[in-house]
Amino acid sequence: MELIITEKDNAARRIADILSGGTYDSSRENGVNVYEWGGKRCVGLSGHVVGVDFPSEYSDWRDVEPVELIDASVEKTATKENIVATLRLLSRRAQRVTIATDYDREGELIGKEAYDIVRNVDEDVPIRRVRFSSITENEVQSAFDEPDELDFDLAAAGEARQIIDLIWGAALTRFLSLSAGQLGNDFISVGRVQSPTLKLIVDREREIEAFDPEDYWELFANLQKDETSFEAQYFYRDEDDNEAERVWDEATADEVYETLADRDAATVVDVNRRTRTDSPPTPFNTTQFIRAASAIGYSAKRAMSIAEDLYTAGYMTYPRTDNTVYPDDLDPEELLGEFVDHPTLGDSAESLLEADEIVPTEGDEETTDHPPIHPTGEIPSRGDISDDEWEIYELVVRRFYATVADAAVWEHLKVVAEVDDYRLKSNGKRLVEAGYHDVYPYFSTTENYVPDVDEGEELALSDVELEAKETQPPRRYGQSRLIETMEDLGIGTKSTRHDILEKLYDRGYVESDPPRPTRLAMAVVEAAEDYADRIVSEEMTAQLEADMDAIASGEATLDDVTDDSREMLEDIFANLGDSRDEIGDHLRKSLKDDKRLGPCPECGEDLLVRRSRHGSYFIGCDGYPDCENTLPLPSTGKPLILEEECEDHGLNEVKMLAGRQTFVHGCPLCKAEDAGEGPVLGECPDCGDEHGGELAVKTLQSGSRLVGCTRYPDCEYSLPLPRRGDIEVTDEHCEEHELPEIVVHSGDEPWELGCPICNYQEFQARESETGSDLEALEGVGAKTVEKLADAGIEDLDDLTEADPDAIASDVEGVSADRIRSWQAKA
DNA sequence: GCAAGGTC
Repeated sequence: MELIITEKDNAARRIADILSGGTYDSSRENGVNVYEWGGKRCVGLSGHVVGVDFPSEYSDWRDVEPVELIDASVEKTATKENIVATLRLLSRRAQRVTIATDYDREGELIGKEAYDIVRNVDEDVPIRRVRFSSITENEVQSAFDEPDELDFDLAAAGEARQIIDLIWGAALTRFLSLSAGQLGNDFISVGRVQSPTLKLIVDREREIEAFDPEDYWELFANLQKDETSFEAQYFYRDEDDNEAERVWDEATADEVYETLADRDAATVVDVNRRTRTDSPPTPFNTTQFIRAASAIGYSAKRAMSIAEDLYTAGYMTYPRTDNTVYPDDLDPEELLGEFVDHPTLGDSAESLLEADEIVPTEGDEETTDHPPIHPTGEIPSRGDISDDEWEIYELVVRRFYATVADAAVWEHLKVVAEVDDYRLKSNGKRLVEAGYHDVYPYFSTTENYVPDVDEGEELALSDVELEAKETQPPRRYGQSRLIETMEDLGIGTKSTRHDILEKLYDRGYVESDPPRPTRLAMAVVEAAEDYADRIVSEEMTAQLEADMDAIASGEATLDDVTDDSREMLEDIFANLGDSRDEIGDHLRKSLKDDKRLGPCPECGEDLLVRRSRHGSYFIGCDGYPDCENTLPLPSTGKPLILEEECEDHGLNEVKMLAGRQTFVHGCPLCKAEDAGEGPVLGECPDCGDEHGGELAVKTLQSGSRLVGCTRYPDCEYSLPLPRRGDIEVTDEHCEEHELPEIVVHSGDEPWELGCPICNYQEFQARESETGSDLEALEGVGAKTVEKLADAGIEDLDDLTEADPDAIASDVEGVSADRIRSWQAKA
C-alpha cells in the first residue's frame, strides 16, 4: 500500500480524484478523511501538525527568568493529535510513502514533520517527495511520474525560523509582561512580525502628533467657451520648474486673486491632447485581493474568512497565494465558457469570448505554491450563499474577467490659459474605450469634461475664488494599506499578515479602524526601540531570510544560525538587566492612560474603565477601595475612550465597539444623571387592571432604554427600545393596545417604530419564522434551510451526522464540500 | 498566558 500525504484535506481529495480517475472511496479515521483506491491511500494534514515549545518546567512565567529561555531546549510536540495518530496508523500498513505537501519552504517543513512521524513508526519504508504548483491533472501526473527526495536543508531553514521566533518572542514577551505585572490574559507581547508592524502604526501616529500645519492658498476660476463652462486652477512654476498649485504666501495669493478677479477673459496659450492606455489589472494574489475587498467595504479578516469559505465550497481557488501569473494549464476561454448564460455574470463572459485572442495579464510575482486567486468555474446559485459571499465571489470572477479583457483608453486634454503672467490650467479626461472597465466596475471611471479649444482663443473668465487651506497631517494606515506595506517590507506571509493585524487588536495595541495605537502600544514600541531595536525592525526578518537561504543552500547549518541568534538575544538581556523596573513603570503608566476618562467627581482621583470578574465593563475610581464610586457601561460591545470631552464633567466620552452595532455612548456621568422615567404611555397590560401600573419610557444608568412598568420591581413587564436616537412619543395611538406610536430620530430618516407592543410582537414573529439553528452557519440562507429540511436535515445535529455526499445528491445546488465545511464549523 | 507559520 502506498500512503500519500498532503498539506490539507482539500488537496488530498483532489489528488485522489486525479490519480484514481474519480474512483476513490472515502472513509474517516479519528475524524480525518482518508481517500483510498487501487492500493493507495491519501490523507491530508492540517498545515503543521506538530509545533515547537519549551519543556514543561519552563511553563510557569513567574518561576523562570525570561533570560533562561534563550538556552532552554526546544521540543516538538503534536498539536493535532488525531491527525498524528492517523498518520502513525496508516504508515504501519504502508510499503511506500509519498509526501505531497505544498511546494514552498513551509510545505517542505510540514513534509519533514510528516516524515519524522512516519520514520518513528517504520525506519525503513521508502519516503519520497513530489512537487507541483497547482493541483491539475497534468501537473500532478507528471509530479508522480518523476518523484524526488525531501529537501532536508530547506526544511531546516524553516525550523530555524520556528526556533528563533519562539525564543525571541517568548523571552521578550515574558520580560515585558513580568516587568509591568501583566500576567494572565493581559500579557504584553512582542514578536519578529507583530512588533515591526506595530512600529509602522506608531511611527505614523508620531508624525501625526508632531505635525505642524502650514497655511497655503489655492485659486480657482471658471472658464467658459460658448455655453460650456469648466473649472480651472491657478498654477506657477516653482524653483525646480515643476508645476505647483499651492501658494505659500498670502500677499502673493491676494495679488493673483486681485488680478484674476478684475479681468473677464483669459487667452488659451497651450492645448495638449494625448491618449493614455489604461492596462487591465493583474491577477489577484492575497494582498491585492484584500485591497480590492477593502475598497468595497470588507475588513481584511472578513474578506479572508469569506474567501476561505468560497474556496472550501469549491467556487474559487486557494486564497493564500503570492502568485500573480496564471499557470499554463489555465485555459481562460474554457473558464469563461463556464459563465456563458449565467443570468448576471454571463453577458460579460460572452463579450470577452468575442475577442480574437485572449491573453491574460501577468504580475511580477511568479511562485510555485498556488495559482493566483480565480474562480474555479463551479458557480454557486445565488440563494446558496449570503449576500456578502456573493459580493466577494463576484469580485473574484470579475477580476478574472478583467485580467483577460482589453485595455481601456483615456483621452486627456490639458488646457492652459493666461491672464497677464498668471496661468490657469484645466485637466479634462474622457474614457474613449471602456475596455476592462465594462467587466470590472470597481475602479472609478469619472470623466472630467473640458471642451475643445484652440490656442490663442479667448475664454470668458468668472467666479474667481481664493481658498485658504492648511496642510494636513499624514493619514493613518488603513488595514489593507498596512498589509501591502508589510508585503513590501517582506514581513509576515500571505497567510499571516491579516492575522497579525487581528493580534494587534486582541493585545490592546490598536483600536478602531483605521487602527489607532494605544498609549500601551507607544510604550511597548519605545521600550523595544531603547533596548531591543531588532525586534521592532524589519531588518530582523531580512536577516532571517538571508540566513534561511544559506541553510537551504547548504552554506550554513541550523545550529550556526540559531546559535548566532541566541547570542544576540543574550546581549540584549545583558543590557536590559537593570532597567526592568523603569520599563515596567512606563508600561503600567501607559496602561492606565488608556483607561482614564477624567477626574472622579467624588474624590478627584482618576475614573478608569474596568472589567468585572464576569467580564463586563464598568467605570470605577482609581481611589478604590477608599472611593467606591462607579458608573455603569452598556452591556454590548467593548468601550473605546474618545478624545471628545464632556463639557459638564470633564470626562472623555465613550464609544461602544460592537461591529455593526457600534454606537457612541457619550459621557457616562451624563448618562447616569439622565437615568430615570420619561413620559407615561398608558396602562400596563400586566398589572394595570389590578394595581394601576403604567408603562413609561425609562432610561437605565447604563444608557440603554426600554418601555417598562412604573411598578418595577413589583411588575417586571418591559418592551425593548432601540439604543440610539431620540425617542418621540406621538399623538397617534394604536387601536389594539391603546398606546401612543413612537418615532425614533437617528441619522437622516426617522424610523416609525409604531406601538411598542406591536413592534415587539412583529420582532418575535420574525425570529420564530427563521428559527432553525442552521441559519447560524455562514452562507446558509432561508432558502437553503428549506431545501435541507426537505432532505430531512432540520438542525445542526442532523447536519453533523449526515453523509455529505448523500446530502449533496439529494439537495440541488449544495456541494459535498460545502456540507463538509459546515460540518467542520458546526 | 509567550512567536509565527501552516490550516479550519
